[in-house]
Amino acid sequence: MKEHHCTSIVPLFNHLSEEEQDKIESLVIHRHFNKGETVWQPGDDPLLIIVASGSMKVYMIAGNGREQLLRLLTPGSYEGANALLGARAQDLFIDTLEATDACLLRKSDFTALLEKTPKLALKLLEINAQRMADTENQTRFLMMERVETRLSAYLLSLSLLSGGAADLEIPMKMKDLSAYLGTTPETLSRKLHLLEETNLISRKGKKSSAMLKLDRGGIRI
Amino acid sequence: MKEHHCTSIVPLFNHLSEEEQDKIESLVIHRHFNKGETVWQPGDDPLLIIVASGSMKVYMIAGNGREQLLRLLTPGSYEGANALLGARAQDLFIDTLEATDACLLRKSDFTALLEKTPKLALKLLEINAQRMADTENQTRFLMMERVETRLSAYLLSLSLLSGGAADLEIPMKMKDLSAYLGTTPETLSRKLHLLEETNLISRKGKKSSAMLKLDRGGIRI
DNA sequence: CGGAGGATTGAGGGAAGTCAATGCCGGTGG
DNA sequence: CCACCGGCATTGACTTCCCTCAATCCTCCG
Repeated sequence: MKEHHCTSIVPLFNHLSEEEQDKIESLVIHRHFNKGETVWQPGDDPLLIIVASGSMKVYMIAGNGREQLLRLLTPGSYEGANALLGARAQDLFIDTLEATDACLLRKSDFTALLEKTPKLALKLLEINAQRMADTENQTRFLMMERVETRLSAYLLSLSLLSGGAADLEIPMKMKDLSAYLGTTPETLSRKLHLLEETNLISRKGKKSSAMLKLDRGGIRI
Repeated sequence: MKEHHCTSIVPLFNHLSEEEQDKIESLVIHRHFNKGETVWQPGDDPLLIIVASGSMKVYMIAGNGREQLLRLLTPGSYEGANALLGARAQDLFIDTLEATDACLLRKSDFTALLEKTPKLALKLLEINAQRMADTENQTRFLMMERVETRLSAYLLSLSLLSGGAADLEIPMKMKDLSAYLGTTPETLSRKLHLLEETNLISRKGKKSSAMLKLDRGGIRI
């Protein structure tokens, strides 16, 4: 079995010296998760979770039972630093979306690391600052705009992430996308249909995660 | 003129030694703002803004022109750390709500401080983690629940902040509260009226910031 | 081939936003 | 000191978006 080395792929760690990385690697617990497993839920011990391969979704559950998808974790991203730093419980759930390898770091090990490695604290601050800004933008966005606008912006950002490609594949199920956009599968379906009718996109109706194409040079929001 | 000493009232700094605090104090720019002034807006230089007395509102402006109030800054809270740490622009605006004294810290001074004071980085991480968790909770809340629920929860949290008091005063104009709750003044007005009709609250129709009372042992959400 | 979960489509209703008019308070200037 | 003005709050009527419920279709997989 090929060992995955989390430290080298995580922006949080990969700027450290090889020696330091080795030390972290020795503290880390490697685990494999199957598709659809719950990696973390409220009540579990605080844990730094680093995705080595595969993907996870981080979501909350609201009073009415609907889930709000907060973000996807792809290889190199992590979750749980906040809880490790003493933030109040957040009622977060983390599930895998596919077979996933992850590295886990215990709270005690993590805090010890932080105290011994000032560089790490600075890096973490930097990453957190960006994440904070993104979250705030997401908040504004979800709050203020209509579903259609949110969807368009999402597609556009997806396209930008892949270097402005016109063809793109939605990296999750429609059900999850609707949760991410703060709406329902039904509404999402309708809105996609609408964008299609307006010739703004065309869909290669594939399996679950649809392949689609931004027509006419993309989407205006 | 009485000098305000920001460092001693800010959780971010007040755990440091007196010597360290004095040093920070020497770097800080003290400024007074009048009511309704804009303290910071997109395009301005990154700045750490610490509120010594008075209050400010931090908000964003959405595509449709409506503003989303993100949080209020009261004495001891600060804003701008993210931008100082290199986070992408956020299109934040910061206005004073009343006459306000603030301490400003330049980006260069701030980063120098951070590098020289590891304790500070850790503290900042801790505070940021909590703030991050709060923001995430706010996201979920704004997204998922109805205006009436958001309002009730807000009133309840306000009451809890003042030690469970039944009488409370809303610390901002209705217009701002509606932006904070992600709705419009009209809807807010209607919802307050509704809570009143149900005998859940009673209002001492004061001036702008209303005084109100939670009846029947409070609000159920 | 059949089942299950996801996606789609349709019908209907409800929550909240918009537009517009009026009322209220507080501040300003004569 | 009082009258006027301006911003904010309130109320009403209407509209719109999107959620809910329910049925059907599709796709993947055993």
